[in-house]
Amino acid sequence: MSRARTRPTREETRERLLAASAKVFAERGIAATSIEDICDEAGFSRGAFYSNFANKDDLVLELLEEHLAENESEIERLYEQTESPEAFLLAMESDDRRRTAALGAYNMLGMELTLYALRDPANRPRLVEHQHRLREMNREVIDRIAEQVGRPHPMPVEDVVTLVRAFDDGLSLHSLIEPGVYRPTQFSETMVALQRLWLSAPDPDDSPA
Amino acid sequence: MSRARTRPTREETRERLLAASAKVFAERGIAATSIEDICDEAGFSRGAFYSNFANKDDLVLELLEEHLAENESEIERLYEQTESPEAFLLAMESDDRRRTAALGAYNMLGMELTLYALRDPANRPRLVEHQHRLREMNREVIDRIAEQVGRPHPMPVEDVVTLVRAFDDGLSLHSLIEPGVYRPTQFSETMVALQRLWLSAPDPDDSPA
DNA sequence: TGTATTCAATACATTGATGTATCCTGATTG
DNA sequence: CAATCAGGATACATCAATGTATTGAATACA
Repeated sequence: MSRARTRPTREETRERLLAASAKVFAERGIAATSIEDICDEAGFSRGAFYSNFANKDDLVLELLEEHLAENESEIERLYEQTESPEAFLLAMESDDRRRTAALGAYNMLGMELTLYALRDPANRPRLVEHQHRLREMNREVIDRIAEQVGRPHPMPVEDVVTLVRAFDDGLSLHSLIEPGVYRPTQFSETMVALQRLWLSAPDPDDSPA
Repeated sequence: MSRARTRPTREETRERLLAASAKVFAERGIAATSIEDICDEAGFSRGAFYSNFANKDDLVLELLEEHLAENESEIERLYEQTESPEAFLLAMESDDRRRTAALGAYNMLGMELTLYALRDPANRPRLVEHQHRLREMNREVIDRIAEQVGRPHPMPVEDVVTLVRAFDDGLSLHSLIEPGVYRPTQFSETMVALQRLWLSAPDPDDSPA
């Protein structure tokens, strides 16, 4: 039997370094953050860092992967609750609330990572893949709703997906610029309003040829 | 009478430094760019830089102001052509085309400057002011169209403004991630589609109490 | 309990960026 | 044309960050 550990596990060190980097990256920006900044925040020396990562790029790469994967699985989990449109909107609202609750830090980190990956030829493909996955999930939901209400979309589905995704990310960005200005439920409410508008419009199939 | 200048004017030097910084900032990011990078791109020594700017922050501040002002005046000019909805959409389309033509560099710079100003307490207010101006211009156009078609909006005007602005910026971001995927006219076309949807819906004022 | 190992801390060498002080050259003016 | 001035180039001192080599302590194991 061993005495209680006085030193953190290797995995724990990694995790703490990653978490610390997420925090300071969001605060100061990735490029403006030195390795020592990360270590200070995590309470380690640079020795610990270089024992766990090759360099800053290496850590950022891992943080990016972690961030995208987490984001995808969250949205996937959210979009699974789509047996009824009501359940879906409810889930989406709670997601909205989370978005605001976690402060801007999460979104800020996302932006930083995006811009960072954008100019790194190695990471760019992963970023594009992420977009495709989000689009696909969104498309599924939209199609499902269209089926349920038995109504075609007023514009090409791909355009609807683009609208929703861009609005989502754009709203995140604007929330960073002016925190507290937008309602926590602004995204879902706007989506509902658009859906209502769509449903209230006359069904083009009803019009005679 | 003086011989042809062999040395650039002071103003010219400033301009070239600013232009060079815009280019390399878009390429490599603001924080990752050294003053020397800017000077190399502009074809000057660091001496020229420090003779014109106090430091990098100073230059970024000026570049930010230039960028926001240019952006505002462009959109203002665009939104003035709103005698008829057709003229407006036409103008918007040409604006869309410009957006794509100028490559991603302009949008990339915009993102960089935004994130940069976001964490600078001194510049943040200017960024917020910019948002308000854009919102106001957008609101005017939307109101005008509502008047012309004599129809109230299906949701609060502020929400419509938020939708349009967020979609606009979100689409810019996505165009950075996947250049060439979206149509140059995607923004205006989507706006038109939404407007059509709105007009095709039954007027709530027509329904009896 | 003693020994080997693992992993973080420390020390150090190197590099790159910043800002300032000085110099040099092209422009301006009497 | 001489003298002065303006402004960009060069040289230098300082500082910060990186990465590596070495050390030391905690853990695992015989």
